Amino acid sequence: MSATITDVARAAGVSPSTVSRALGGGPVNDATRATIVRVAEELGYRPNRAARELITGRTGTIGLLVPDLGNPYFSEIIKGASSRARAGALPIFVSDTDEDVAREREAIASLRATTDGLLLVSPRGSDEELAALAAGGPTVVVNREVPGLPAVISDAASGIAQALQHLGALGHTRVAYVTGPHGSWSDHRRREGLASATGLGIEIVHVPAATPTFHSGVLAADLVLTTGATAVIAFNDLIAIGVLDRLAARGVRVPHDLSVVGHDDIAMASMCSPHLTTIAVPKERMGSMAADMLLRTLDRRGASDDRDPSVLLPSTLIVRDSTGEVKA
Amino acid sequence: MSATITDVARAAGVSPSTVSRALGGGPVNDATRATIVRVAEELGYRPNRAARELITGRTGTIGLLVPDLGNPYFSEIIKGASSRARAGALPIFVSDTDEDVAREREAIASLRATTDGLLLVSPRGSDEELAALAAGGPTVVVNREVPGLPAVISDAASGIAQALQHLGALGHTRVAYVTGPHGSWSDHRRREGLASATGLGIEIVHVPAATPTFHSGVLAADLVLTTGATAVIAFNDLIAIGVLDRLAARGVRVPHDLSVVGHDDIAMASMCSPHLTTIAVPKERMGSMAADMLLRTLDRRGASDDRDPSVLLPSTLIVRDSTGEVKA
DNA sequence: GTGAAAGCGCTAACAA
DNA sequence: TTGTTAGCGCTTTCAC
Repeated sequence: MSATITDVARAAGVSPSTVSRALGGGPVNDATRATIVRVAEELGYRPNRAARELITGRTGTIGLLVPDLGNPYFSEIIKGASSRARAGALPIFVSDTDEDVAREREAIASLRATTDGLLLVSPRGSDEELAALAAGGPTVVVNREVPGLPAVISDAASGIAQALQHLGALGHTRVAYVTGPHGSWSDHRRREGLASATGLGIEIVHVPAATPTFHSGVLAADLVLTTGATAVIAFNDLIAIGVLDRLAARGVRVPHDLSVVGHDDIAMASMCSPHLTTIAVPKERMGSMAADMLLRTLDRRGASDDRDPSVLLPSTLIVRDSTGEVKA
Repeated sequence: MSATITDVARAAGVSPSTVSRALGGGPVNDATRATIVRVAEELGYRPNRAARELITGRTGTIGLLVPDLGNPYFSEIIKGASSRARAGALPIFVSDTDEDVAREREAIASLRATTDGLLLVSPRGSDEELAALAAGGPTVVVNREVPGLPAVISDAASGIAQALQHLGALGHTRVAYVTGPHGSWSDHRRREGLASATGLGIEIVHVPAATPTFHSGVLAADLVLTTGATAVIAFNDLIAIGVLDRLAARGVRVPHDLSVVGHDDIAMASMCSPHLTTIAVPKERMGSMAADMLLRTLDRRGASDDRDPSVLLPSTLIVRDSTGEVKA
């Protein structure tokens, strides 16, 4: 067994409470503190988390829930959140929901028990349900807005507007939008962006995709070809890459015959062929910012109840090789 | 505050210890147990983890350390491990090391404190260092063997042999191997596999890659073209996809002019163009098997000390569109 | 089969 | 500034 606070106290010739104060930054004589710190070091003292948690009621960890750990989009958010959490010396619990609402509920409940606060990425549940689940403790939502909860989102409307302007400048007048999953908050926002970008003389046709995956993109590609659109904007890069794949198989040249725009700028977007023009969102920054908001909430727990406002991060169109001038 | 064991005891008219026994599977009168279970349910009783950990010394969680959360190869291992851990009702802590040895040490130490056992994926440290770190508690290593530790690895030699046979059958006699990072255990194994696959009349030339990434693959592609090889086997799919990208840029047709084989079969391998022939390893199964071994170790903690033997999982060549007959 | 009592390691009043 | 006391919620002897 490793050294306990009592061991340190005995070795330093003081009481356990003095050790606790010395190490915890309480009011202690400087000389005493120096001795205690040294002795603790020598003994290799590590405070027992469980004991501390039992009394303080705080676990000293935060939780992060994403729909799918395998999705590179979420990986980057995770990286951002982890590095921020690490900076705050808080271990972070990462879990995924398999894109499933029931698992989401379950995972939130389980994470609550082991953490002081939660980062919820792209949650699937309804606003009401989430509000209820969030009541269990400090919560920050990423990639979605839920009334009453602090959130970090990207500026979908601006990203979409940039893409449409880009396509407009290239002469496109009929653009297909391959949608996200039914009920997706992000998809809703992007549709709004599409609808509000008028005055460019671009007509939008919608093509459904059931899941935000490569396979849905493959499926969608054939549908897109029936619409007469000369360009496609996909809900995300994975779908766009699926579209690319199917187009290549059918002999449709990109961008010569059809332009393709993705969304998110995952790493794969610059590895596929042709390299994908896409609306980049600052994924890592979203993660770190969300973690930051959560940590700040925890710090002032109970102090003031001024909520963090939601944060809107900019989207940027990255032009690569999958978009080009419309051909006669 | 949620209900405590004392609340349940009072409500059920028994002592706390009886509640503890009833819920923990101890010897209790059936009727008593039934009442207690019902009351606990009604009160929404959730045992306090910290209190339990304080007395039992077990955290009820396991840890998983990977080099890079953003690497899809590791994502799948994580998925396998998580689902196994979930089945055992153990939360799992996932963390990454940024491919950095110092961070690895640090992360292991930090995870040790909060978990009952660790899953180490592709650790970078030396055998001695790992053995020392592993001494801190139950440990299972994935993707590498460390003397004295249970491990889960894939059958590199067999995978390489299959690839070489495949290429041989297509008429290739000079094959370039794009290596993994210096000091990588997996890379070492694959080189051994390459060296031992004699009798096929295939000559191997080595082309170095500093990191297992797309960019290293791009870099390596030009080198490969100087070797006179008609086929490439890459350390992993990411490198192979980098090679593909650079070859396309240089107008080298795959597989017409050059065949390319990857390793791992990450999702991206069937999304790139052309679809990548690759040596598939059962990533998810490796993760779940490793978690399984760890959980079993925890269960019999102290009981018998018969160690789990290491497990070797099969590799399988998946032939797609990036390999073809050698052209005159 | 059940209860009483002790204590895991720590922190937080409260005294001194 | 420091020590004493009490107790967080639970499991686990040890009696009964």
